[in-house]
Amino acid sequence: VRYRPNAAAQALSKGKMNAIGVAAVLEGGMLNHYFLEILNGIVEAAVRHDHHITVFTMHDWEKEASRVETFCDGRVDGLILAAPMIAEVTPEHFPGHVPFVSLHANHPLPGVLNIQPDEFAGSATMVKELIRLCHKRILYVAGPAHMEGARRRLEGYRHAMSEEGLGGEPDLVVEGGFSSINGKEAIKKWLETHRGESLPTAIVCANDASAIGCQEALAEAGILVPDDISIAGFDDTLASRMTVPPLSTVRQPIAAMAAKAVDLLLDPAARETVPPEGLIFPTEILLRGSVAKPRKHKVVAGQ
Amino acid sequence: VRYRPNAAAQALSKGKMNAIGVAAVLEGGMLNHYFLEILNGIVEAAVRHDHHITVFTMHDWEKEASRVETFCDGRVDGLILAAPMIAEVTPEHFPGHVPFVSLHANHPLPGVLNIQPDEFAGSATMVKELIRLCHKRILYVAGPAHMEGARRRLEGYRHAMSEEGLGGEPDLVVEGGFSSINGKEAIKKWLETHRGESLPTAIVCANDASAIGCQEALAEAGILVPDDISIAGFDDTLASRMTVPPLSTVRQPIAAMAAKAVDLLLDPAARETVPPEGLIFPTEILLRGSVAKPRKHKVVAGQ
DNA sequence: CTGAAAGCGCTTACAG
DNA sequence: CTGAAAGCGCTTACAG
Repeated sequence: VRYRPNAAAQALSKGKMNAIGVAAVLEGGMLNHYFLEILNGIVEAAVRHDHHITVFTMHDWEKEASRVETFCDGRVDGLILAAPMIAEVTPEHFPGHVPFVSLHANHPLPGVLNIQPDEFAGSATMVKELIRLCHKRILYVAGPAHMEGARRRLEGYRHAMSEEGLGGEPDLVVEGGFSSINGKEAIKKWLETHRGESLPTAIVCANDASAIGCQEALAEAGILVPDDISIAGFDDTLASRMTVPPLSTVRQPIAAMAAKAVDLLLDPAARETVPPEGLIFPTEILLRGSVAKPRKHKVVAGQ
Repeated sequence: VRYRPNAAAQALSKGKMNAIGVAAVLEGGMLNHYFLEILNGIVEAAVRHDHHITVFTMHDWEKEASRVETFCDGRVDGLILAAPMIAEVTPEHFPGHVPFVSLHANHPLPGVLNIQPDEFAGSATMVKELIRLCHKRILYVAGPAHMEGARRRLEGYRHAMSEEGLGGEPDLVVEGGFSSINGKEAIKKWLETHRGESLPTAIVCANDASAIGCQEALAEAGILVPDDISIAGFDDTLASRMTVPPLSTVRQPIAAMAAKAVDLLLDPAARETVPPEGLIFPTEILLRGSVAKPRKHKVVAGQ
């Protein structure tokens, strides 16, 4: 039988575990696709640094923030927070002896480096692309109002519209959410309250899941994508490539962001060179089958 | 500053880490949805046992099987293998000092307890449901021939068909694969080689991704689901609920399977009571919008 | 260059 | 019942 060095003993002796932790909040008790892609990127980067990954999950950030401290009991050399962090966090939750990096934090955390995509620009650019294709009436299905990221996406839409002189029209921004149910309900409600009026030529949603829900609602109402209406999401999740037609969306460079998070975590010197407000990564517009030039004016069917 | 017990020291002293490992092979370099759901189930169960989860990934089972040994260096108290295990594995890769459980292994591993869904029965039951709805000509798009699971699904179809006296007809089983491209190509090819002949009334695919590819090919050919043809997948991935119409599929009790894997890993006594061939969990048929009674006979369009 | 010793931070069996 | 010691399995600084 071969000799097999014991990891716990090595860790104790060397003072490092060669492992990094990833803490996520489960929304609705489930890990989501966005987290899956982040995890994938982190794992890839960690393997390059010869580090293992330990996954910590929380159900409710407000109630369990104190658990973060227990993750820092020496079993990881650093922690990536891949959680929206809806609640404000007090620094006491973050022990000083472990490096932290947050990925796409909702609120910037005191003393924690944050990495996020440029949601404002991504959203604004998508809207401008649609306008370039001659869309003028563009409905926006917003995300959860209490989330910073959703707010930035909405602001991107508003900015692009008003810059092109298309703002103004009421009822062109509706409340939605980040789930497909939210998107579906939002569209069904809009269609009900706007019977006999003309349909917008495009819909932009705060994320892919919401856009997929919209597509469902449109399909049920007999409205064809992209013939009657164009639709776009945000995130480029795997699901966006699996709808028919495939969903146009805004891609975040998740692998690059995750790799950077790992690099910063493992190299204290690199952390010094990052501005305190964190790193913002550019996004990329992906136009797919769900977007076309507006073809015909369509009126919302009556009862 | 508070006292914070060091996990490495505790582990060294007590001889256990309070952590379990999950090893997965990345297909195409990416964690997939199926793995996400498994991971989610494992995390839930592990939290109940107050254990953490460490994720190990491999790109190629054949080349990296030896790495399994390095996962067993004392950093985990047990290892769940969530990998298809395409290659035959020799027992030397599995150190005796760490408990193993495999989830849905392609080949049973010597001395490793395996947990899997009843793919044969799931597939057979779905086919019988279609037959009950008066479908008689049911096309089967098979998965990768070298995978045990795909073979069992195909056998389930064959068994159900022949039991209902519907076997016989040639060209009703086509080669496919587990990706949406595979499904799409399979259908396009079938349609091309069967011009002018009558369309089957239903298609059963080896998994959801393949079925989604089929739906795309059908949509491009102007064949309506479920009006012209019904279609069913297998796995109940998130994507299956996001197609239009939503895909009928066979659900595996992934959370229950993952929980059982964790329980067995952590309780040696429980392991003794399991038969050496492992545990087989029942599946559930989900009939959604993609399946209907056959309505009209449709002929494959010519050139 | 080699080998014995100290120390990492805990837990637990043992002596007082 | 309390407190000092041994031991978990490594690494590394130090003595020979």
